Amino acid sequence: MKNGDHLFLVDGSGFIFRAFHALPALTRKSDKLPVGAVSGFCNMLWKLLVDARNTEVGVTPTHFAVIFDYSSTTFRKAIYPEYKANRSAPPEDLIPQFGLIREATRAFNLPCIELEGYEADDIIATFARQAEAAGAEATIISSDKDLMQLVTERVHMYDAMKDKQISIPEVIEKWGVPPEKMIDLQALTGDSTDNVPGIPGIGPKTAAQLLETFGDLETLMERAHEIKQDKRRESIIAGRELVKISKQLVTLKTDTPVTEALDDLALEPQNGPKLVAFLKTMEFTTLTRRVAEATGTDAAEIEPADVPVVWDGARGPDLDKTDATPKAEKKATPSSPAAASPKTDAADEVADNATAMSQARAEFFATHPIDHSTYETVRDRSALERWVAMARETGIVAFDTETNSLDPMQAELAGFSLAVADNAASPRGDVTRACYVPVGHKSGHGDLLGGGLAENQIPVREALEILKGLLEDPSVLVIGQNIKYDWLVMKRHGIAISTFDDTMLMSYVLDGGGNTTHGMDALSERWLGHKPVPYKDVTGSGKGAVTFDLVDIDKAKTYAAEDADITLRLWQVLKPRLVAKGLTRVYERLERPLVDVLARMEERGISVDRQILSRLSGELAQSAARIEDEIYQLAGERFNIGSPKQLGDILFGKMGLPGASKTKTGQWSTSAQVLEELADSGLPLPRKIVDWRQLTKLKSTYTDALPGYIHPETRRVHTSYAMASTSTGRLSSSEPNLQNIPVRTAEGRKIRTAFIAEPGNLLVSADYSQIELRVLAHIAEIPQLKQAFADGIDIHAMTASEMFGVPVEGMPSDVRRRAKAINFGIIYGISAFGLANQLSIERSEAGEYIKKYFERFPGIKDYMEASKAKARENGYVETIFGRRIHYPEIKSSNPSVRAFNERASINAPIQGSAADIIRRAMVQIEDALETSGINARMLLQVHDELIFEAPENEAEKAIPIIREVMENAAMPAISMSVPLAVDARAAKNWDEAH
DNA sequence: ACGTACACCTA
DNA sequence: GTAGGTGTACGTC
Repeated sequence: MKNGDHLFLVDGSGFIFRAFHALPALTRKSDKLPVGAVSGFCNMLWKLLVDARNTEVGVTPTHFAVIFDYSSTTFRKAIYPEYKANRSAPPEDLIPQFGLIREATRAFNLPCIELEGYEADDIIATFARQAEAAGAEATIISSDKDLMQLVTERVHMYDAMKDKQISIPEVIEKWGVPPEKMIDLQALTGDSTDNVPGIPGIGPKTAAQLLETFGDLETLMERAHEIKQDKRRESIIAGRELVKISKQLVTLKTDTPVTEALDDLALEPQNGPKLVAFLKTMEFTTLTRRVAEATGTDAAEIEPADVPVVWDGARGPDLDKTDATPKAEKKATPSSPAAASPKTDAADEVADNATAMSQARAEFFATHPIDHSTYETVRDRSALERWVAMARETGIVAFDTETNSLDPMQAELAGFSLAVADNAASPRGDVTRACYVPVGHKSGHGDLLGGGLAENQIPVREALEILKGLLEDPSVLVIGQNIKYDWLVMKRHGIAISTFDDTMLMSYVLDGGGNTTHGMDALSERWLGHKPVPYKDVTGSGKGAVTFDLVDIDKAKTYAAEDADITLRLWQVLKPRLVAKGLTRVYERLERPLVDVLARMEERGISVDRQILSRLSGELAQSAARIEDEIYQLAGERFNIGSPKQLGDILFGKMGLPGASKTKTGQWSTSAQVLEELADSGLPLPRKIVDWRQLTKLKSTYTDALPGYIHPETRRVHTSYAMASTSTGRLSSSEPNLQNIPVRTAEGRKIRTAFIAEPGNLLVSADYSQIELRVLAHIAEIPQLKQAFADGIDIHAMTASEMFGVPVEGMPSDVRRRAKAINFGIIYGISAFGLANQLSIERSEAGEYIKKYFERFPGIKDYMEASKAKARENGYVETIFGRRIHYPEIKSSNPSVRAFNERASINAPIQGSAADIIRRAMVQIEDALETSGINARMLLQVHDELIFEAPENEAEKAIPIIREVMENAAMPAISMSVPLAVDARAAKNWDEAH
């Protein structure tokens, strides 16, 4: 771009709203799809493209772009959570038009630009300044005063509705200050539509006058005491903090990380047929004719375009779908986490401010503790409607369900609680109000069929209907603590929570690792200094425990409303901290989008064949009984084989076998390793114990326990995934744990044959091959490892060959086995002690191996030292996507504690990066399958493996899609220097699919 | 009834 | 040597 060029920047998002309200409502004839704003938009674009010279702009563009807001979560929201919080939901008729306007932009062959975390205005500011710097001119198609700060000699604005140019004189005329002082003016006046605070009582006139007198905002604030008018002086001095924040909010960023260069915005010739096809689809007859004529297109010959519409009349919109395209991510994601948060002064300032906000709130909460007496029980429709209205005012509501079960797949609703911020009471939003809405409490003295409903509760259907409107509104942010639970419960009650945040996950991202837990009680004590009412005080414990629906409503109110209140307060403290620490991206990319993905997996469950398990259980019982008899024979007495204490006494006390070792509590160790060694020396008894343990383990943990988890209605097994329980970012699975189903032995694998596809379907298993070693090769930059993975060579054989000088061809299996153990050892933060144990060799020999390994692969040693150093310096290490894992004990004076933390800090970036990669895959994969029209459902995750269920004739087609997503899951955030490989198979059961 | 130790299943 | 969860035995309250 050069002198004489002219860039047009259309504020697409601003235009949508303005056109919608200014132009007459218009619907598409064929299906009543509202298209008024789209029509106005198309007409405007066309006019600017072919006829701009005849408007007030007076010049023809050489470059052109349309800019959109990406989503409601921007850095401003992080600085000041109430920013734009009072925006109500977009009108129903406008919603389908958001997507259509983007489609229209593409049909006009114009770049459609958006960037996560930034508003359209920031992107516009960036391009305008770039154009100016290049010696060109820019015209911003908008009349929004927020953009007027950008106006200069070379940057203009244009109000397309009024055909009016806005340059420096127009700004001065309208606002009384030149464009460069618009920021100061807005900081003083605030903006009620965006909820920017400003100073109460100061409007544009006063602000302009003050700025005229003092010159600029900084001087004004310094010399505020000189202001003569008492009230004005006081309010300005009192509002200095808010002015600071306001200024940050209204200052547009001119250095957003846009991925398009100015030259990418050069105007392309119109594609007549493409545009005509779109306009025909919209049924804009006049414009279609005009465009067809101008581009020499025969409109009659053109088929209408296939335009996706997110609209089904009465139902709410799915805004995520319109926006969350892979393309959007590509644009928004820089190539490394370092680039994600460049350490500029501006970024530092944002972080400092966010920290200040978090601290200010924490202090406020410390002096304004939780007050149970303010909580309200909502017992009628109109009261609930009032609460919903209050929630809509700020667009932010904390929500919590109370049920009769910890299992979200079984839970029935007892009630729910809401908490909202009272902005009138405190502009910082930290005065909270909370209520409890009982809907399913029982009276307690019912008949045998269960108590009747307690009195004075809103009928559950009515309450849910009102609640649905709030929770499904995409413009209302629903805050939960472990919201996956509430998401599932509400889903089972017909409500799909739309836009949400989760305080548990925020805490996990901020403080993962260490011995930190992220449950609400712990968070409340940590951040609010408040100990919540213990659950057991409400329901009782032990034998006298009751389910929540039987709790007295008044008691329930205190507990439940407090939960919502705490959740809202936690959010207010934690949200700005995410920004301050630069962890918003981790939270928004790796945590939050996984919530509903996992919830759906849990909801689907997997089919388990009772008969197979029951038959296996019988077989195991018989075999175990036989071995049991033999054991008693050999031992000469009957005893409890399952008691390590009794067993140790028999083996090492009574029989005096050699090789005894002690556990840390001084008991004889009877571990498998000890028994194996005894067996190898020819004794029959230890082997039988090992065999007996294997059989009874399989029986009790799997064949006997699993059927108890089959859901009475779905007839499937629904595990529960914990998102915030591991230090590294892995998931964990419980009730039942489906991440430890046996696979290593033939006996154990039989359990897997009981995990089956529904009739007419297949299970598809897809697992990453050697993902952790690949991640290691990437992170530590080991040339030989990278080469081996690039060439698809057996990685353990390669390692053995390098270390022991044995050719890969015809390598003895034992040599390879040792190399494999070393490779795993490296991932685990190797020690000579551990490797010696694993390989049953001397510690000195293990030490030699390690030394040799480090000589051959010096980068590994460097990586390990760097990891430890980083943990010592920062207190945490990071995955390749920026997830932090904290090691507060890395400097412990206890050498074994220290060594343990060092090994863990070596392992965490490897294990954690692999965990992040599969998380990314899981977030993308459902959309990828749906887009491909394949009906495959993701059921399970086992750390490096995903299991799907698909109709027989679609399973094979699903495999390449799944593989594609998984193998490219690190992209585009990280470009790995090692390829990822995925093995996948379809079969009737999990054993054969794996 | 609850907590801890031990053993053993997974990646 | 890393990261998890569960079942049994056995101690304590």
